[in-house]
Amino acid sequence: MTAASEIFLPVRDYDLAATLDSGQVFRWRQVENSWHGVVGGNFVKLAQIPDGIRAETFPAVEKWDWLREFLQPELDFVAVLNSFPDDEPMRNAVAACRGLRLLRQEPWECLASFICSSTKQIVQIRQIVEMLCQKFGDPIEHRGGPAERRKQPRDSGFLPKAATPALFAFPSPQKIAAATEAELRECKMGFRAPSLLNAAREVAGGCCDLEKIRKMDYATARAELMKLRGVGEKIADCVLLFAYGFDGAFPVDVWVERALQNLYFSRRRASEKRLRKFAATYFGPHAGYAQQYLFHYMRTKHHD
DNA sequence: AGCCAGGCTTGGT
DNA sequence: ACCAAGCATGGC
Repeated sequence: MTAASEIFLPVRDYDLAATLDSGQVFRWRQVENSWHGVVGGNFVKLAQIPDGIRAETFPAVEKWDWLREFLQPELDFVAVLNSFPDDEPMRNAVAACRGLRLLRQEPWECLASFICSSTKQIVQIRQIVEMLCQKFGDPIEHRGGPAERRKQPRDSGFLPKAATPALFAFPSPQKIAAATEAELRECKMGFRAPSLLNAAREVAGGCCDLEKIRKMDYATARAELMKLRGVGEKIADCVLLFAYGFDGAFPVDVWVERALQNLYFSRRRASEKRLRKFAATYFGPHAGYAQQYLFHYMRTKHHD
């Protein structure tokens, strides 16, 4: 039962590194030529190979539907690219990183992570989420041996970072609901702690049904998520896009706002409201995908 | 409407 | 080395 299992997913135009490091997910780490992470309670290693992705799990699994759901390799990616507006900024953004994809995450992990994300930079979100998993997550069987819970959330300096892959599942709503605000604050999430605690209680108690949201239309689903403390328009849109696959969701953070301002309204300053209205119609049915390209382009290549 | 909420990173000295 | 400013979102 402790052996590994392996699968090859044939897919083109899939840049694993860009995708796993683009601020959608916060637990993936690059180890040499592969990426280590946890999906659906499974420890998994992913590697980019010429015509696809190679995946390994420890211990072995028999079914891979959970991984296909997460990676979405069967998406008609070219159709998505073709749906983008044919203008210079979009062409540049796509050329800068063709193969950047949207993942399909588990709703609770995505919601909880993005509640912790407000006014944080990606490095800090990673730290918070990792501490949360170490403190509250169930250990994941890993290379045949049981995981050991480290005493300190931060690296002590003894263990080289490369030797400490993700060993804990993302904690369930029930587990977080049973925590105290003070315990959550130990994960350095500051004022987001009461919001996370509230969300965990709403979900664990059934008042917020994350599965029901799948069947709602975009506007209803968005309003439902925004009932939660600490979830405004931006975080709701992130969850709708990254966990539920609402491709029309277009999260506007300061990076995207700057991208829209600089790339599409460079001649005169546009109000935030005007930028949102523009974005809501201009980018088409896969606006969320377009947003991810603009976001990545602004953060990596485009400087002025 | 404008300020506040942590903590880490960046920039200036 | 130090301290200030910046980051970036939602609630009141």
